Amino acid sequence: MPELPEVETTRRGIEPHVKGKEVRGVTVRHRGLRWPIPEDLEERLCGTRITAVRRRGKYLVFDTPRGHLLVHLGMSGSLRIAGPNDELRKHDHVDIHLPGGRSLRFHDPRRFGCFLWVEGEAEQHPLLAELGPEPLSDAFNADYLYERSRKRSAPVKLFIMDSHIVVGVGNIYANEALFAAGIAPKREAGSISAKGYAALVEEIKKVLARAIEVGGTTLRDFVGGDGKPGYFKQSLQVYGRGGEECFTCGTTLKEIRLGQRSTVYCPRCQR
DNA sequence: AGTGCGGCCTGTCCGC
DNA sequence: TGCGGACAGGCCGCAC
Repeated sequence: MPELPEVETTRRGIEPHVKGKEVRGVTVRHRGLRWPIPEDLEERLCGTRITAVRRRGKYLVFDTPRGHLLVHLGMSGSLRIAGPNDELRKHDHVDIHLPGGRSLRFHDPRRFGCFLWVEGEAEQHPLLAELGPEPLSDAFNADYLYERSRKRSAPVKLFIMDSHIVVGVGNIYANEALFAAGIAPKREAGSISAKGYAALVEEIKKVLARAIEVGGTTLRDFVGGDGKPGYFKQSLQVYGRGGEECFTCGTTLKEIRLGQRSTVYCPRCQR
């Protein structure tokens, strides 16, 4: 499941092969993503040049002089650079053909991803317009999070996973950051102190930055190979460890569900 | 406005 | 061994 670090790793991996390149053709094999791929995507893209590959939250934005391609990887999507001899696999739904026989290939078994076309300012697209700040930017800080959380009764874990509050904090990192900050995931967002949010902001930034660093070491995987983001699972403290012992205090980690998502925490370390 | 839930999908795992 | 069902997950869109 691509979290923000994997999307950023993907962006960095494909950028050198895509930026400044002319689109020679587009093959769409399955239009049925989260929203149907627009019927005219091929003609919009064909013959134009990709001038930049940007990321906003977990969205990738491919800039062209005609407009922007907006891509989300959903939870099983991936992008890689395929060579002319790379075999087509099941669920390879889209190829954007590039010079030299290569293509940018989209693979997504569960089809929760999206491929959309935006004209005008990409940031004005409804999917991007209301997003919260980037977690690694200065705009995402303790004051901001504290202010936004006042009078919020939702569990703090769901609050920080709300992309309108801050983008890119997926389930894994929400669990990990809350553990590192010593905050119980079901606490009401509005009940947490400024100090608590200072710790939480720091841990969110730390865990995301570290994962991006790790991902950055294996970018070669984006050309050929299986195209999986090079990011490997850092040592997770709580996620996926329900019922096991807390590494810090030995207490049995609790697993509950919040917003239909698996939530693991240490009842002793997190208050 | 904030909150909470349904739905979109398929691969994997579990129990029978 | 085969089969059905639960589960995983991001996140929109809706109902309250």
